[in-house]
Amino acid sequence: MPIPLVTRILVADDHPIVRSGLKKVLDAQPDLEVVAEAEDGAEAVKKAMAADIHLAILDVSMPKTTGIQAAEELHRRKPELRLLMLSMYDSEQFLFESLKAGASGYVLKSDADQDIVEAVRCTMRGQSFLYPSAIGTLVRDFVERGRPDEEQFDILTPRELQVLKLIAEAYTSKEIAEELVISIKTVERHRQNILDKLGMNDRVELTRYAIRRGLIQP
Amino acid sequence: MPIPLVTRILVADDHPIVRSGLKKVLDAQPDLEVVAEAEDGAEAVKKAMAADIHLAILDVSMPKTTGIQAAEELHRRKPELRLLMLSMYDSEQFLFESLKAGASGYVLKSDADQDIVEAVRCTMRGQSFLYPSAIGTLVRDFVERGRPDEEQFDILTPRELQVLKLIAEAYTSKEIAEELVISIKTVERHRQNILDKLGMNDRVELTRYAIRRGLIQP
DNA sequence: CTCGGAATGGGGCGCTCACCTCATAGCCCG
DNA sequence: CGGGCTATGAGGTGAGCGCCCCATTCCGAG
Repeated sequence: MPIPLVTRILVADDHPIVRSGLKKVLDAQPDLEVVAEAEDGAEAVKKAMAADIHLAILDVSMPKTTGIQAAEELHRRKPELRLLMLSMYDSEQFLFESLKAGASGYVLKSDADQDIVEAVRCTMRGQSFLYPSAIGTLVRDFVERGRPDEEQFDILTPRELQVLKLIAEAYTSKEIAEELVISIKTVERHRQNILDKLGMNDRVELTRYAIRRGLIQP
Repeated sequence: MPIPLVTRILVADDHPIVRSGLKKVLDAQPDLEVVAEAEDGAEAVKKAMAADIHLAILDVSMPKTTGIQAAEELHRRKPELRLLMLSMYDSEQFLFESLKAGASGYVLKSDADQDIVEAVRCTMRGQSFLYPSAIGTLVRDFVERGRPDEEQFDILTPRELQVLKLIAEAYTSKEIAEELVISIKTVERHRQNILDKLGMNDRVELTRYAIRRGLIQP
């Protein structure tokens, strides 16, 4: 597939001011044009399917449908569409989930405007673009525990996500049990499984993870 | 003080793309001009003192020095400077801390671009501008517990902030005691005081608060 | 100079959390 | 049809957490 003369782009972010920033920076380039905007994952999928675009820039953490979920669905339904993930967080977990969901690139909001432009061009050339510290994360990973196999980045089950969300909203195990109409012991079982899968130790770490994932707002 | 023909503005946010967005939206107005940018609170104070500006737009949650701290310092050292706070979070706590720090307005990143422009103009006219749902928060507050007196929005002491930061980074009381070289009992005493002051119940809520305040990254 | 806040620390109490083991029922996949 | 995964739930244990009580020291504001 040849690179189009002008790359048509959709930007999805829940903050209008961020969309304006992306639009300004990208439209200033002669070879890039923002032709659609979305403020959550579901809208991003809808507009990306309807519009004639080459690339979607998706914020990882969005209300309702997250950017990761949107990426998975778009990758499945429109495989030729390039996906570039945008995130506030320098998170290993997000990085791998994004790449697994079919994204070609991952940049941070704390990156310079020019880096984002560069990431878009790289992505369109069929290359991957990761922000510089992500490379460091990958290297550290190789050193610490060998080749990162997929198992280590296993995703949580729907039920576990449900429990995680409530934990991060400061529900106690008893309250979660009442909410989900199961026994306390089962809630604790789920919590333990989540902690094991993510390699974490307590509810504070789970809370931060849930916020990074966009499951809840801080 | 008359309103200047062209309002000279500093924008402070840790994300370049947000600064670009603000610059685009504000520069598009004939009466507004962004003349300085900063990426954390300390830099904002430095540039705001040095530059000839009428208004500073400060992100509430920034690394190192937060927007609230920067607002306090600027309000003290340059009282004629107008301050407009920008935040991701519809947080009552932040709203009041911002107003106490001397800010004239408070808008959300999820507000439309035009609302932010309107907030800047309101602020320069000497009026206050709060985003719509903040009004709701204020009204609900009056109904629920009468006039909100200052006590309820008391700020934490430096030591308490230090302890809060470590709690939100998933340190146990024992680890915090070792880190700060004090006894576990004192750490727990501080924790309890923080919980009381903020009206919260556990470390999960403290973690979310610390993230909203920008004390730590998720 | 007294009063209050900040910071320090002690004792105790009850509950939750974090970490184990084990078991069962339902499911899909090869 | 057996083997894995998910969801369910029981039992126990020790440590940390959340919430009371109390006291002392220091410092600044009134």
